[in-house]
Amino acid sequence: MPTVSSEELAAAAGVNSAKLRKDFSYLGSYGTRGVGYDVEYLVYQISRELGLTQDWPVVIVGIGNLGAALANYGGFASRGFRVAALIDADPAMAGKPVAGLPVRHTDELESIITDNDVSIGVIATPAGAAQQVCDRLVAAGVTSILNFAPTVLSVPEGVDVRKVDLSIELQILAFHEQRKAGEETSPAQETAAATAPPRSGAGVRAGAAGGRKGPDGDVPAVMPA
Amino acid sequence: MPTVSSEELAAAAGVNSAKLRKDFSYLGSYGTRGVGYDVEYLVYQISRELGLTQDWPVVIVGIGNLGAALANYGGFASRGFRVAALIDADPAMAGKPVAGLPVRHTDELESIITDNDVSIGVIATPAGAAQQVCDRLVAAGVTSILNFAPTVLSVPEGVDVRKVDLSIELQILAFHEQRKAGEETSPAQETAAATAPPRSGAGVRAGAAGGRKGPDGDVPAVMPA
DNA sequence: ATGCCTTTGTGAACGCGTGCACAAAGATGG
DNA sequence: CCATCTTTGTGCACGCGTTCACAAAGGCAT
Repeated sequence: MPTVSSEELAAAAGVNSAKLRKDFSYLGSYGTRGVGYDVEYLVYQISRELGLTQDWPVVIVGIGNLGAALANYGGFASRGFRVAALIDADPAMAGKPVAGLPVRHTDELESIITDNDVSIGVIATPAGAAQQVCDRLVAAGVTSILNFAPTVLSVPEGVDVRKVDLSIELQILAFHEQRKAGEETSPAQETAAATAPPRSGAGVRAGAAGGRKGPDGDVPAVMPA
Repeated sequence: MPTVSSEELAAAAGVNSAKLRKDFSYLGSYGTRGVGYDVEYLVYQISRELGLTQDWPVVIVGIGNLGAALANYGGFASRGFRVAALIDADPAMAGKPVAGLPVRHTDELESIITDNDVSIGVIATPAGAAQQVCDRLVAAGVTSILNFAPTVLSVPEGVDVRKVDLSIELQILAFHEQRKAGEETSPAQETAAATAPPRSGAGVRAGAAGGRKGPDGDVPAVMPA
């Protein structure tokens, strides 16, 4: 029986072995003292807990470059996701095959959701269309949304939204890059005063940031991780 | 002079106002007691600290659906990023315009990096090509990499890598979705035993997970946020 | 069967980040 | 010029998650 110790796993993942064991114990997965964890059993338990053993039908709305990229992405199937339908508002796209699936028109959105019992939707539309698409998805019964459009979506209680902002990742890299570059010179503070604008003038609109539910734990309020 | 109080900002962002003030104080941004923060000055200070005031040339390697989507993404320019070049290994792509830029062949990678003083690279290639592209980018002087390919890249000390795995986001949604569904029924534990495989059989290879530098703070070792 | 060795599971301590609460500071009005 | 009011900046305490450290447990050799 192939096994792994928490120590091996911890080293491979770069985390503390005690934390790993404690996490596993929360999952109810039991290892064998003096031996470790049965690999196959462990994989199964984690997969099940994460929902990987279930089949999750998803729809992708907005079949531009990004939508097509997502439709072609191979990683979904292996993680238990099945692309139930591709939906686009452009009538010219309708019927056109993308990644082996015919693109369906937005008119069919509601029936597609209902017929396939879809609870997860992916929004890859332009920013302007995102909220409207979101509302329709939710109304049709979708309770989890992955949003690639650069907008904050407001959703009713009980619906989960995760926003993927491709430029935020780049910003975080640029932030660290700047740090690297700044280390051998002055502590940034100095150069600031030199180029800072006078503290006056017409401003940016403050406040008014859509109905988010609360802190999402990904990005601290001000500083990137 | 338009101003905002920490209280307003905190309410809009859904965070605690004290935390916000403390964060600002770390940045050295000074507000005015009894008034608040000068909006324009604050925006400028945060932008500067985050590196938004600098011009960051980036290259995108791998111009498939995803690469094209990134090239067309409008959010980059406004955050201080400039797409210096699009690079693809397919000779048939060379010269073809994508998002207004001619695609360059991989042969030119090194000279492009050097000539444009690029320090940030985006990898949108298939998994198989990613590590090789990564090595070439690093050798040419790139010190920050945004990786969309489903592989763990190993890089030398001093190079930052951020991995964007599109299916992980979906997995997190599915995880919460499962929780929602499971609440009104049994506590998962029960159903497990019924369908669990016997604790034996040929296993999955353990250990061996490339040279990551350390915990990255994004996703806990076991449980999604 | 007994003792030793390995690794788990977890109680307890430590450290860090968050939030509270308040003094200091500045604006504003009389 | 003084009193009052608002809002910042921050010391302090609380709580949570991580890590340490060790007893319990199981395997394995003799």
